Amino acid sequence: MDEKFKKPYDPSATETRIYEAWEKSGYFNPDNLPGPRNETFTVALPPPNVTGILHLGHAYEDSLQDAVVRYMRMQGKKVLWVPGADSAAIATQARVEKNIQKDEGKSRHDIGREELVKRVGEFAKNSESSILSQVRRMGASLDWSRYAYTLDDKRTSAVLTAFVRMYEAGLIYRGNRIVNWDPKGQTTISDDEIVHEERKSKLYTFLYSKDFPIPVATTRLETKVGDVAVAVHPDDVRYKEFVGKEFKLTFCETPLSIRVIADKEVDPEYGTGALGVTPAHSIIDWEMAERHNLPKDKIVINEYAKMSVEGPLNGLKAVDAREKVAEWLREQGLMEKEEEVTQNVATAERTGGIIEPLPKLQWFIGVDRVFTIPHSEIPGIESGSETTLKTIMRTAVESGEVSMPQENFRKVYMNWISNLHDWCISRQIWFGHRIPVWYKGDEIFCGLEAPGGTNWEQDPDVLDTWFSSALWTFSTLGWPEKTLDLKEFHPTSFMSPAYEILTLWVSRMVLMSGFHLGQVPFRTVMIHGLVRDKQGRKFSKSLGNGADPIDTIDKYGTDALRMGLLVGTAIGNDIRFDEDKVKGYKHFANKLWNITRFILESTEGADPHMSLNETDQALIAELDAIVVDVTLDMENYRIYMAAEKLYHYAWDRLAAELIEDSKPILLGTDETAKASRQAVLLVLLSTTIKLLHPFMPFVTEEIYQSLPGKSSDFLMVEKWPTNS
RNA sequence: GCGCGGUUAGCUCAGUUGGUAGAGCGCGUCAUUGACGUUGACGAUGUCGGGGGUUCGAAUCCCUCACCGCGCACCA
Repeated sequence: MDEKFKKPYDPSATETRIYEAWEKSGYFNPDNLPGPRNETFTVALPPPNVTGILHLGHAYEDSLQDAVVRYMRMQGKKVLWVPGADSAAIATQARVEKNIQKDEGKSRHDIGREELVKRVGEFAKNSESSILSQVRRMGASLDWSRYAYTLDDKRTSAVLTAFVRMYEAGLIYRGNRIVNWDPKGQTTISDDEIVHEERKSKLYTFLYSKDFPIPVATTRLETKVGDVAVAVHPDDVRYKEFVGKEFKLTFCETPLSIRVIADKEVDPEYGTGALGVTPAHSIIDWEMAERHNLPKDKIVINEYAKMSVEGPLNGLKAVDAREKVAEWLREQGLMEKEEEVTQNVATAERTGGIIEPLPKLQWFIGVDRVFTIPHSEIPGIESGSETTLKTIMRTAVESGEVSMPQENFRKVYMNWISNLHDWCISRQIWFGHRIPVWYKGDEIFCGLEAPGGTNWEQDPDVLDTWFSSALWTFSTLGWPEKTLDLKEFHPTSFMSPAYEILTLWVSRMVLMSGFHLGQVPFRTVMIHGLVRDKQGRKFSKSLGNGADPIDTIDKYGTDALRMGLLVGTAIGNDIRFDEDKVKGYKHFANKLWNITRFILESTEGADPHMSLNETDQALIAELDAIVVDVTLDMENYRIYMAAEKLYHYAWDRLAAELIEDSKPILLGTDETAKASRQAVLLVLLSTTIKLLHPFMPFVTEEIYQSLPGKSSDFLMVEKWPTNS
């Protein structure tokens, strides 16, 4: 028996060494796996932010995926798990800008585009190794030879190609539309990057002028200088006589022309049942303006959330202008009512800036635009038929081509798709994939490279970071080139993101993969929950409750952390992180260690192929039943149940009962019974170790290396036990 | 407003197709010189949120109510 078993199991002396040995073995790369492997199993790691640090959410996600991946590898599949990192455009640029501001007192405009992009890029590259080594510490069996970064050459080529092809298909277009403008970050942001905050605010009811017949209610008085109409419900008898009339008036020293329109979007119960229509500063007003052919170009608030309108309000901040208008109304005797209300204010997730809806020229992906799909493998969408991106997203899941076993998340996904609007993909920052479009006067050129000739100017915007993420399952496999990897490993097999990004990412991968490949991006999606702290709060910097998984690993070992995160946590529900639970599994790792110690000590010189007596055959049969059960759990991604069952078998059955029962036999005089028991103990041990490997890869591998008569060089590539 | 969850032992949570409830932690008592400083045994009378229904049988399926949470939209 190896001397190492005489001391308690020490994860810190083991894990790094084992990981290096695995990496050196080449088995993370599917091309090097031993034996014939006909079926592939592919997973794309959700790429962590390149400048980020590993948090418990990653730790959970990595544990989950690695358990699945290791199981499939042991099942004899040709397994590829692709690692990567995301440049996370806005977050990364904001961080570097902040540093520069702090250290040099300069803004990005002082530094210039080229220099800033260079510096952000360097910063990102410098942080890269840190997050990647943390992922390694989780034991993740990733094929590092296929590592991908969203801004590397191959991924950039994929992004530009995707843009150009969608532009040519008419699915990417430029349009003047109301977007969510973040005045603080000076960029557009997507709906998904908005958080709504409840705030107290005042609802003003007023008249534009003495001779205007309909009182109007608003919380945003300052925008009223941009009004072009008053809308009422078509069935509202109070205002019916005014519909269609036009009023010329002066409001707060600004000449306005207000038409009364009838639109069914108006809620007759709210306020006075009449609303002032400000097309340039509200999405629904914009839509109403489109329906009623009203002018939409009356912009009264600029990109810095300041008034830009002839008259006394010009240059004022929106909030100050609001008060000024209120004063004016009171003086004129036009204010009818002021009441406190609570309303949800849209703010930018990253900067906290209050969103100002503004019409802007932006790039969009049209999700309802009809196009002809040349090739489709998605059931229900014929090659060469006309379809839309929205149809692809819906059909992929409805047809079961993408299996989302969790019904509740399937509903969320469908619900989201039915409310989906065109996706604004341009961002007014500098770090990221720049939009491959050039302008010269009225001419426009979209292509992979700048057009020939002079005076072409490239669009200054970059793409939403989710654009490149949406290509991830196939850009990582070498698309747009027709690579062998792409052919062999796409669609990927499994994806397990947090429910936070179901819509943000999952649906968009379906969109992109559907359009560019006519395939789904993955076969199965298991949405997982969030890891919260012991009180059930989200981990956040401001709360200071962030538990560092690396600290936990240092203290208890990776295997213990993985078990602590996996056991007893139904996939999809939130998890409360409990250090004591992790501690318990550190004990378990040591228990396995001592089981091994006892069995190896008691079987020295024994013949492992000794034929078993009836009692011992029954023990094999008993374990076989567990193998069947656990395998079924694994096939259905019930990771948490499989892990728990094995924990109980190893501790309560094997250690507490079988080993205890064995002691008299091993010390007894019946040599046949002893030999049989020795042989069976070795089988039970090695089978248990194999079954536990997906969850606790390190301690099981370390034990395996010391087992007599092992059949592979690594447990990692051993065969998953079968019902014998 | 639309949608999705949750409510099970002191705490945190499992419970796969309906078959008279489980784990971890904590707590208590006892034991333990022999694989295990990280051991073992024993200890839970839980109205499975309330009510109703389907069923031979419901934590599980259906309806309804209550409370807690989340997402989306709107918020004039």
